[in-house]
Amino acid sequence: MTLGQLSAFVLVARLGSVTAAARALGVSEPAVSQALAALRQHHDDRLLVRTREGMTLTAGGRRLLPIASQMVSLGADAEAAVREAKGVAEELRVVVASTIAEFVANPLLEAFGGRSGSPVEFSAGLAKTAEMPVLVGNRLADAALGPRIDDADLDSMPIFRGTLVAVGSPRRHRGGSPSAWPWLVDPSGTDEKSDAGVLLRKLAVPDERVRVFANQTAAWSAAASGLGVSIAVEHLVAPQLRRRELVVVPTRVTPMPVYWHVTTATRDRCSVVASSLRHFLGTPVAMQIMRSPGSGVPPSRFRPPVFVTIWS
Amino acid sequence: MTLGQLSAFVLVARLGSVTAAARALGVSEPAVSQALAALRQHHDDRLLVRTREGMTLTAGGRRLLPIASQMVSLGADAEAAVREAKGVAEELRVVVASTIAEFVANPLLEAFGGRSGSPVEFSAGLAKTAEMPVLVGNRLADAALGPRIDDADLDSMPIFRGTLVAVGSPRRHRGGSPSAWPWLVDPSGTDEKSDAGVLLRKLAVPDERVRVFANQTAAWSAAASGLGVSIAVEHLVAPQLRRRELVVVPTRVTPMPVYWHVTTATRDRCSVVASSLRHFLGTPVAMQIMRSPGSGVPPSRFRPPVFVTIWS
DNA sequence: TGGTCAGTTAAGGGTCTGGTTATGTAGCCT
DNA sequence: AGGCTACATAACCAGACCCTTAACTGACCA
Repeated sequence: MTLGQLSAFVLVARLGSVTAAARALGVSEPAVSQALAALRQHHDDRLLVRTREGMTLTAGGRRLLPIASQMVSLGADAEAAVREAKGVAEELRVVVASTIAEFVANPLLEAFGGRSGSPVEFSAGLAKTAEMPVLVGNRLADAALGPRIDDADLDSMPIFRGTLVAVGSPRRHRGGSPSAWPWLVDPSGTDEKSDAGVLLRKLAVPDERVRVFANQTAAWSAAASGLGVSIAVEHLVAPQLRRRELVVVPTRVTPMPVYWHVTTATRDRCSVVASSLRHFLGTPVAMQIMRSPGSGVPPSRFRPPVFVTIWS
Repeated sequence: MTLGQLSAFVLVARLGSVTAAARALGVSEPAVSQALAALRQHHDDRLLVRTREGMTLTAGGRRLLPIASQMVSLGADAEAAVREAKGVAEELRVVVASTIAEFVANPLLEAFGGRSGSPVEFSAGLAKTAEMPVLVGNRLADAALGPRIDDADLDSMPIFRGTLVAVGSPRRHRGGSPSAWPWLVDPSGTDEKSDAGVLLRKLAVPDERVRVFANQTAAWSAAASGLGVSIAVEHLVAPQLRRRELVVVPTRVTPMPVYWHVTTATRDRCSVVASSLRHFLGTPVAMQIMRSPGSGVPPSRFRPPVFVTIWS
């Protein structure tokens, strides 16, 4: 029974899927499956069984989960505690929705690092909305940037209000139902609970009409060439609109207000640096950065899906 | 950072010595030293430094200790939780003072196993008095049988009152100060806080007058042949006294009352089976067994110094 | 019936863990 | 200075961990 195995178990239990857990951990899916197998053998209990609702807990798994979760959490605490005693750079692990990652996460976090009194080391990773509460709740991440998250153990604070619009080529006017248009989106389009996902669902766009691009810039450029319609937070796409590469395409549900949130553990179990980040994100400086960010750093600047495992 | 390393760290910190921790874990001393080295490297902090009072904590170590201790404890909980859900034999890890181990521990635990409703699996190990609170407090053991232990987190209950006497050959009458006699003792004679250790100290017996035997039976038999004086709980040595192989030798401090105690974690953090053992030890059945136990099972029936590590 | 999706199992390999014995080294005592 | 004690380190080794890719199984669906 190792901490790595426990952490895989917790993630599978919480996300209800081996695949999801593997992606959240940034490893292949058999890796998680094997960690689980080792834990199963050790305890001589299946712990999690496949059902139609996903992986569900056995009686033994149900008992193990809260304990395992606490151990994983304590593992993070242990790192932080010693590190803090040495007065050495704090580590801040942030998960970010892909949309935010592309434009504002880097300048935002760098600004925070520069203004924070003590040195801070970042590691950021992309995550789907559904993963965020699990990762933050289990201390696999210190903070999440993305949509609002409702969870008793977590504290979600709005940090920005933007407007989501549909954009398309100025030379190609679309008619008919938006659900029949080709939609060109970044990976968050496949995330049901992301802003883009919500928008697509509101318009009842079927999956086969959606083409996923590596990032928003790529999707916009494809839209500009007339391949279809894309989704954008208005002020982020402003340069392209100003240059008339793209125009706003009105729909039944756009412009749609969106809110970015920062989510951390509740105050009492939140690391100092995380709560300091939360505070920073409420300041005008942060607001200013979100309003006029740099132009599209590709998400590959971030670590693959999520940070490294915490313990070697 | 593995649970094994953390558990070594906790034990060294609490016992103040690598050697003691190694003995408590039943491994060689470099094994513990290396676990510590790995943890030090991982955290880039010495954690524990040598001082004249033993191994003392650095600032980082002081922060790590409570967290590590809790993780180790949770590790034990995790095992127990899954096991319990399966309705499978509970495991009860007991540490025993060597004096008790030799005569009463086995019949006592076997009787408990037979009367306990659910099946129980034992693993017992010898421990010095100083190790007991550390082992039980950190959930490396569920219960300890030995002298009274004063510790805020532990619950020590008297289970037996006996009388400690000095015994020697009937053919060899000793005169002069007892501190000049040759004393033949079992390993607990080297444990300052054991009953035998206390007795020897009260009589101001210097170390060079003490010869340690593998167990009490061996020490008594040596005393019977006139090599010196031994120590015994009166009713345990009754057969030898009845056969006139040994006679009681009066001293300034004997007969001396001794109390055996069972020590567990305080009720709220104590496993069900441990608290059930504590209850059993207060019953007349247990009392009866302690009063007339079997005749000297050698301690080798127990696992070497202490049980196996809990996690593979 | 065949295809797809999700989880499991198999095989292989690099790294870490955790144990041993033997040897070094720092501090303390006589 | 010499010796003792106790911790640290070296060298070695078996086994566990943890990752990968590839192939297998079972459920579900057209």
